[in-house]
Amino acid sequence: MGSSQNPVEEIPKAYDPSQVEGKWYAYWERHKVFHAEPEPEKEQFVVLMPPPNITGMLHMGHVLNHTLQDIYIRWHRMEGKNTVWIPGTDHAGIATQTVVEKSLREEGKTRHDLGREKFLEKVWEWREQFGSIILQQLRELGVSADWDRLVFTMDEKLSRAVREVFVRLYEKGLIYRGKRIINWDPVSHTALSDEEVEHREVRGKLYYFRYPVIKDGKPSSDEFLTIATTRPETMLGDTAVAVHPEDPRYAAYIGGKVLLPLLNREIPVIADDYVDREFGTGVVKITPAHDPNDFEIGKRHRLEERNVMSVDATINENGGPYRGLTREEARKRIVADLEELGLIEKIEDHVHAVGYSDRTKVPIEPYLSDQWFVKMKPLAEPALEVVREGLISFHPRRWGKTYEHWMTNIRDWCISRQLWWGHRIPVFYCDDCGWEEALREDPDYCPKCRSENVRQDEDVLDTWFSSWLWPFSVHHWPEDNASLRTFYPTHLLVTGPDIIFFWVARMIMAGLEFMTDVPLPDGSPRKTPRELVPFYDVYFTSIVRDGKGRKMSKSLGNSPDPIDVINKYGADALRYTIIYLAPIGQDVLFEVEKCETGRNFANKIWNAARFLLQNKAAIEDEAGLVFNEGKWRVASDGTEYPLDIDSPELEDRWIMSRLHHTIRDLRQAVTGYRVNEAARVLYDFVWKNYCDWYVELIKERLYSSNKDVRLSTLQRALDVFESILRMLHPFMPFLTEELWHRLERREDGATISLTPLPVEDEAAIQPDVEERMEFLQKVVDEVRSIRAEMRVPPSRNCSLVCRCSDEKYIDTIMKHDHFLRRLARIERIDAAIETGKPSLSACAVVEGQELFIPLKDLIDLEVEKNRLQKEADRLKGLLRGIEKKLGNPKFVENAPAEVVDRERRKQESMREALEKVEANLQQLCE
RNA sequence: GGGUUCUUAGCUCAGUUGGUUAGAGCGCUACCUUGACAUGGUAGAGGUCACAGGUUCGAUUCCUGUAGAACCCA
Repeated sequence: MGSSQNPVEEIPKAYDPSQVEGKWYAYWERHKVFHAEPEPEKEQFVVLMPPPNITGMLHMGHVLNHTLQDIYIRWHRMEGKNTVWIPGTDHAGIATQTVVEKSLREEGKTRHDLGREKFLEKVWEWREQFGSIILQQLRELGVSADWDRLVFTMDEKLSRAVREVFVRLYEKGLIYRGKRIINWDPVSHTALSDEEVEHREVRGKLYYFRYPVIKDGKPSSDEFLTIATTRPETMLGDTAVAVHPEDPRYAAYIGGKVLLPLLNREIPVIADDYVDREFGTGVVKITPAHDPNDFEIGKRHRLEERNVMSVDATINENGGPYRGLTREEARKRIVADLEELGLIEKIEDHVHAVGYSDRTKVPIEPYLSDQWFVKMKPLAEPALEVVREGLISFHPRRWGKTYEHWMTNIRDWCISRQLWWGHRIPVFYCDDCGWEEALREDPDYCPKCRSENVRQDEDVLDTWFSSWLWPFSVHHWPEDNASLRTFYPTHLLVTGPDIIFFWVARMIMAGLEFMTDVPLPDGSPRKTPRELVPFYDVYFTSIVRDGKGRKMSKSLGNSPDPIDVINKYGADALRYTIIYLAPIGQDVLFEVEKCETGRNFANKIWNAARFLLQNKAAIEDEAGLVFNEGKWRVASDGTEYPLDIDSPELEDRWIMSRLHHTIRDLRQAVTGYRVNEAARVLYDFVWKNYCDWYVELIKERLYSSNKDVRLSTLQRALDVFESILRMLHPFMPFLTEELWHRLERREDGATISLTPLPVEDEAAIQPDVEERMEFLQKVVDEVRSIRAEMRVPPSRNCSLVCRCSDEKYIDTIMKHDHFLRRLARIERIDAAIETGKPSLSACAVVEGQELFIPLKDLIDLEVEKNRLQKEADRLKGLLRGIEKKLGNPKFVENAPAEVVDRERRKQESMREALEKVEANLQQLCE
C-alpha cells in the first residue's frame, strides 16, 4: 500500500474553500453548464440579471441579490428545466461620465477640451478596462449566469432597441418636448427625473421679507406685504406675490402691486387658492422659473418666468448686482442687504424637505428648461392592471400597494440628460425650415427642404430609458429571433425595492407596449397580458445594513468588500450566511464575523463527508471493492457486489423520514420565496438530524465485524448524504460540487448542477418511527442531563433502570439499548414493569416512564432534591394552566374537540409525571 | 402631512390561516481534545413576546390607540 492510500491524509481536516472554488467555476464554464439554447417544447425557467452598473464594484447588496437569483436558477436547473440566466451591464450615464471626467481632470482637462467624439472614445476605453470588474466578481460568488449571452445597454443592438422605442413613442405622441421645471443637478449639469431625487429633512430658516406696497404709483415707506420664504435667493426671480382669494386680511391688495426690493421691479399681487393661509403670513412670493408650484401658478396667471440661475446654479444676468454669486453666497448677501434696508421682519428656524441629487448628493435646483418627457398615464394604466389582477405577483405582497400608489399618481418622465455618455436623442432639426422629427436612421439632409443644415438633438437619454427595455432588448428586439420568442417572458425578477419605480414598473409598461408584435415560439401572435408581461414573480430583496442598522455606504466605510469576505470565509459561507440572515421583507443587518455561521456549516458538512469517505476508503481497500453509481462493485472486474441488505434499523427509517420531511419543507420554503427558512431547514437536518444523531448511531454498525453490515450501513449513509449535497447545491455550489466528486469517480463534465433534486416520497415519512426515536432521544437527553448535573465524569459508565408502564416501552428500550450505551455512556440497562427503585439513584420521567440512575458514591442528595423539586414545580405550573383551561366550561364547550382532547391528555400525562417525581422526591427526604 | 413596515433571550432573528412546555444561531457559564469535525461535543443560565385597551372560551398571533425605530411619497 502506498502512502497516498491513507485516507486521513487525503482529506484535509478543515474545509479550505480557496482550494476548491476557482477550480469548479472554471470547470462549469468549460463544460458550458450554464448555457442554454431556446427549446420551446421544454419547460423552462428564465431570469434576467438586473444589470449592474459598469462603474460598480460588488457590494453586499449585489451579494444578496445575486445569491438569491443563483439559488433559484440552480434549483430549477436541477429540476431539469431549460434554464437561462441572462447577464449584462448598464452604461450608467452620469456615474460613468463623472468617473471619466474625474480622470481627465487629473490631467488638467475637461470633456470640452476633448470634444464630444474624443471624449466618448475615452469613455469606451475606460469601459473596456474597468467595466466588467463586477462581472468577474460575480463569478467569484459562484453565480451561474449564461455568460455567452452577456449584453451591455450601449451595444449596437440594444441601442437600436432604444432608438426604435423612442421613435415609436414620438410618433404616437407619447414623447414630447417642453419647457418645464425639472430637477437640475448643478454639479453634473443635467436634468434628473423625479425618481433620482432624494428628499431629506433639513433644519433651515424661514425668512420673512417685507415687500413695499405700491400706492399711487409709488412704493410706500410704511405699508408692506410680508412674505415668508425658505429660499431668499430666488426672490430675484419673483414675478408676483400671491394671497388666498378668500383671505380677508389681504383682499384689498389683490390686483395691486408691490415693489420687489433690491431689484426694484414692480410685481403684481394675485389671488390663488393654492396659497396656504396658515403658512407664514399667508402671502407667498411667486417665482415661476424656480419652483414647480409657482410654475403652475405662473401658468394660470400668465406670469413672466424669470430664470435667474445658470447651469451651475450661480446667479445669472437676471440677478442684477448678484450676478456670478453661488446660490449660497447670494442668499447671504440678499439677507444682509434686506436687513440693511429694514425689510426683514424676522427669521425663524424651520425644518423642511430639500431634494438632493441621488448621484452627486448636492441639493437639486428646480430649474426651468427645455426637456424631453414621456407621457406616462397611457402606459401606466395597463401596467397597473396586470399587477392588480395578480398576473404579476410581488413578494412580499405589500409592495403592490407602493406600486399602486405610484402608478395612480404617476407624473411624466423627464428622459433627457445634458450628458454625452448615453443614447443620443434621435431627434433631428433643420435650421433652415424648422423641421423636426425623430428618425430611425440618421438623415443626410432635411426631408422637407433638402437642406443639409440638419443637426441632431444634443441631449442623451436617461439610462433607465434603456434599462426599461431590458427583458426584450437583451434578445436584440426589434429583431425577431428564437431567443426573443422563447425566453420572453421571464419567470422571476429579483431586485431591490428601491428601484420599483425606476425599473420594475417601467419594464412592465414597456413589455405591454412593445412586445405585442413579437410572435410566440410557434409563430402565433401574443395576445393575452400573460404573454406580454416581462415576468411573473418579483422578489424584492432586503436592504443590507451594517451591524448597527446603518445603510452601508462608502463614506461611512461600513461596507465590507465581498471579495475580502470570500477570501476569508469562502463564497459558499458568504452566500449561505447572507441568505440565512436575510429576513423576508425586512432589512438584513450584516457583519463580516457573521460569516462564521456559513463557514462553520460548510466545515461541518465537509467533516461529515470526511467521516464517510474515510470509512469508505478503508472498506474499499480491505474488501477489494469500489463504490460506484451508488453501489458496491468488485474492484477487479466492476461487477456489482451482491449485498444482502438487512432490513433497515430504526435510525435508518428515522433518517429517511426526516429526509423526506426536509425535502418537503425545503420545496415549500423555496417555492414560497422564504429562502431564509430554506437555509434553516437544511441546517437543522444536516447538523441536528444527520450529524448529531444519525452518524453517531451508525458508528457501531460501521465498526462491526460483519463486512456486509458495514457495507450496507455505509451505503445508506452515503445515499442520504448525496441527497443532502443535492439539496444544498443551489445554496453552496462549490462545496457540494467538490464533495459530490469525492464521493465517487465521476466522468469528465459530470456535475451535481445537472443532477435532479431529491423528490419527496410520502411513504418514507413515518410518524410512528419518529415518535419512537424521539422517545429514545429524550431518554438520552435526560441521562446526559443527570450525568452533567451530578458531575459524573465522562469516563465513568453508569447503569440505567427503567420502570415502564407498558411492554411497548420496554421493547423500544431493550431493542435500542446500543443508543444509550453509545450516546449516554450507559453500561447496563434494565427495563421492566415492576421494578424497584435502586437505592441512591437519580430519577427522571419521560413519557410516564421512570428512569433511575444508581449513583451510589456520586449522588449528592441536595443536588438531586433540588433538581426534582424544580421539575415538580415546573410540572405544577403547567398543570395549573391546563386545569384552569379545562375548568372553564366555556372552553370545553367552544374549543374544538381536538384541542380539548389534547389538553386532557396533556393533563393526564403531566399529573402522572408529577406523581412520580413527587414520590421520588419523598423517598429522598426520608 | 400621507403611506408601508418593525418592536419576541445580552445580540441577530424564527414563530404560515388564534390553542406549542415560545425556538435557533451567536454570546455567556461548566465540563470534555472519545478513532469526522475545538470552524467541534455535552449540559446549563437567560424571555410579564414594546405599552395600554378591545374582540374571543383562549391573543406573541386579530382590531384600536400610545411610545420608539426604519423606509417610501408629498
